[in-house]
Amino acid sequence: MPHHDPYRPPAKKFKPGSAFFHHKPAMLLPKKGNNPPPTPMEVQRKRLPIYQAKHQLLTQLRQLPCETGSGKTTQIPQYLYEAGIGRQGVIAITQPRRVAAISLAGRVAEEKRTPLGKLVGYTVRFEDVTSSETKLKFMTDGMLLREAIGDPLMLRYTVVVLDEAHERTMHTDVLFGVVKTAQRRRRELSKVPLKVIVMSATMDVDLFSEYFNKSPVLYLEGRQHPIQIYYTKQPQSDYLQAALITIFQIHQEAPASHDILVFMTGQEEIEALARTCRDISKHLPDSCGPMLVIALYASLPPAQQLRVFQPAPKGCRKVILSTNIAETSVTISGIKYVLDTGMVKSKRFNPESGLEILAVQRVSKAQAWQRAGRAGREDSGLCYRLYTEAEFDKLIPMTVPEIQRCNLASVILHLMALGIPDVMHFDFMSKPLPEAIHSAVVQLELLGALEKKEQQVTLTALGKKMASFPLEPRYAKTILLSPGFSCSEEVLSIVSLLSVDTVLYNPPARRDEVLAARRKFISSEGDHITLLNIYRAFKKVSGNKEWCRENFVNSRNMGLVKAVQAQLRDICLKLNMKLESCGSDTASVRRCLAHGMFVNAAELRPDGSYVTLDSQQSVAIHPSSVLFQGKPACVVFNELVHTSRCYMRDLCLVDAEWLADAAPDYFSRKMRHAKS
DNA sequence: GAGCACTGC
Repeated sequence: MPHHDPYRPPAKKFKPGSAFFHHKPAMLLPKKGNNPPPTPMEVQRKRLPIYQAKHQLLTQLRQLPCETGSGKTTQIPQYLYEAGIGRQGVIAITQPRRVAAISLAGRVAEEKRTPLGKLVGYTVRFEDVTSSETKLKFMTDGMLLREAIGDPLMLRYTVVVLDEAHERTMHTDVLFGVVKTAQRRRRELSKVPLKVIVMSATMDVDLFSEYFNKSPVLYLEGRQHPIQIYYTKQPQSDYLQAALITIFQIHQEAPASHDILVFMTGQEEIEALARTCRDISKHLPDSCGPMLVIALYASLPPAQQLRVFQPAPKGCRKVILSTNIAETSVTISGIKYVLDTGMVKSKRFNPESGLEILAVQRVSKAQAWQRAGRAGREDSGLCYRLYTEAEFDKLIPMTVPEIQRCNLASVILHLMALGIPDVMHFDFMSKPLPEAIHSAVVQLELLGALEKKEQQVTLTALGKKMASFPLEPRYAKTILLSPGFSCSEEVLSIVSLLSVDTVLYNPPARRDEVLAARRKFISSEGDHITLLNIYRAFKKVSGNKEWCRENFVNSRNMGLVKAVQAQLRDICLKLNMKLESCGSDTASVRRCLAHGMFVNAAELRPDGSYVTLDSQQSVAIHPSSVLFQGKPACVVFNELVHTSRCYMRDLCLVDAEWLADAAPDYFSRKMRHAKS
C-alpha cells in the first residue's frame, strides 16, 4: 500500500547563499493570516472550515453505522446534537489530556449559552461536572475506559467521538477495540446503535478506516499557515552545536519580534544550552538586541512554565528551549521559527527482560511535521531541521504507538475485566508483540489475577477486585492484601505516594540543605517507610505550605497524593475492606509489601552486587535510595530503570522468608532455575 | 555515586 506522509510538502528548491541550510517551499495550504473582525458567535461558527462539510457529514452519519471523520472538536458534537443525532443518549467526546477536555467543554457550553454541567459537561479524574441533563460530555479517554468496566456496551452513549486519535495513546488504542466490540455487540443484541467518530489531525487515516470496517473518510482543510522548511546541507554530528549556531544566525538576521522554539530531548541539555545562549547573548554587539532564553519541560514548577506565555519586552527576542511538551501539551503563540534537532527522549520496552528503557532516539516524520507546525499558528513560519533531507527521508513515517512500547499488565487486566474472552487475540488496531501480551498474562497469573483452566485464561475474584483500582496491578494487589496485615491505612498512603510523580523537591543548588532537612524522615527500612514518615509529618501540620518549603516537599503533588488516597479509600470501602492502621509496627507494612511485590525482589550476592530473583538480572541500588549506602540482604523494589546501569528504584527492606511465604511455588521454581 | 520525554485512571 503506498504510504503518504501527513502534510507532504511540494518539491524542494535550493536556496543559494545560505551556508548551512537549503530550503523547501511552504508545506501547507496558504491562508490569509488576518484575524476576522469580532462577529457574533453564529457567524463565527459558520466561518470555521468544518462548516462547509456539515451537510455531507450529517448525511453520512444518518446513513451509516460507523463513521470516520476528521475535524473540529467543538463543532461536530454540536452538529450532532442540533441535528438530533444521538439524542436518545449522551454524546461522548474523548481527549488524551485533562486540560483539553475541561477547556473544550467550557468553550462549547459558552457557544450553546448554557452553564457548564448542564447540557454540556466534562468528566475527568477527581472531577465530574455533569448532570442528568448533560448530552455533550467531554472526557479523558482513560475515564471512558474506566467507565466501560461497569458498562462494556457503553449503553449510556449513542455516539463516541474519539479525538486526537493520531496521538495513539495507550488509552485511545484500547478504546478503539472496546468501542468496536461494543458496537458489534449492540448490533447483535438489537440495542440502540453506537456511532463512532474518529478524529485525527494527520492524513494517515487509512489505518483507522480499515480498522472500522472500511468506514468513510471525510477530509477537512486545516487553518495552518505556510511554513518554509530548511534542511542542513551536511549531516550534523552535534545537534546541540548546530542548534546553537542556528539560534544566533536567526538572532542576527530576523526582526526581534520573531520568537524561536527549539525542540530538544531533556532537562539537562536544555539547561546547559540555555546557559550557553545567555552567556553568548551578553557579549554580542549592540546591533543584535537582547535575547530572553526560557527553558520548558514538564518537571518545571508551574510558575516557571507560565513564563513561556509572557511576551518578551519590546525589542527583545524570546528563545524557548523545550522538550516535546511543546509538541502537543503546551501551545505558545508568536512562534515564527522552529528548530528541530530531530531527536526525542522516549520509552522503549523489552518484553523479554520486562525492562523499560528511556532513550534518546530519532523522531518520526509525523513528529517532525508536528514540530514544524508549531511555527505556523498565527502567520507563516519557518522550520529549520538540523539534519539533512536524506536523513529526514530515512525517518520512520509514524511514531510507534504507545501500546507497542509498554508493559501491558494493566491493559490485559482491564480487558479481562471488560469481559473480553480472548485477550491473546484481542482486535488491537496495531497489535502488540505476542511476547508482550504473553509476559503480561504470566505476570498477572503470578499475582493471582488470572488463572488458566483448560487452555482458557479467566479472571479470578481477586483479579476482578484488582481491576477496580486505577493502579498498576501489583499496587492493587498490595492494597488488597493489606487487611491481612492490619496496615491498610499505611499501604494506601504508600501506594498513593508512589502514584504521583514525586513528592520530593531536589534543587541541585541546595543539595546540602535538602539532605539536612530530609535526615529526620529517613528510615533504615527503606524508601517506602521514609515516604510514609514524610506523609505522616505532612498530615500532622495539615499540609502547611511553609512546612513544605522548609522540608523540600512538593506541596502540589502532596495535594494530589491526598486526592488519590481518598479515591483509593472509596474503592476499598465499596469492596467492604476493613481499613486499619498498624501504628508504629512498620514491619507489618514491609511484610505486606513483600507479599504484593515479590516479583520485584532482589538479593545481595557475595561480591556485594545485587541480582533480581525473577530473571537473575544484575542490578544496583539507585543512588537516590535511602538504602544506597547500606547493603541490605534482601529487598523489594518498585521499578527498574535502565540508564547508565540497571538500577532498582524505591526499595524496601524485607526478609527472605517473607518472600518464600508469599509465593512458595514461584520461588522453588526460581531456585531450580538458578541451579540449572 | 545518578540524573528521569510525556500523558492518564
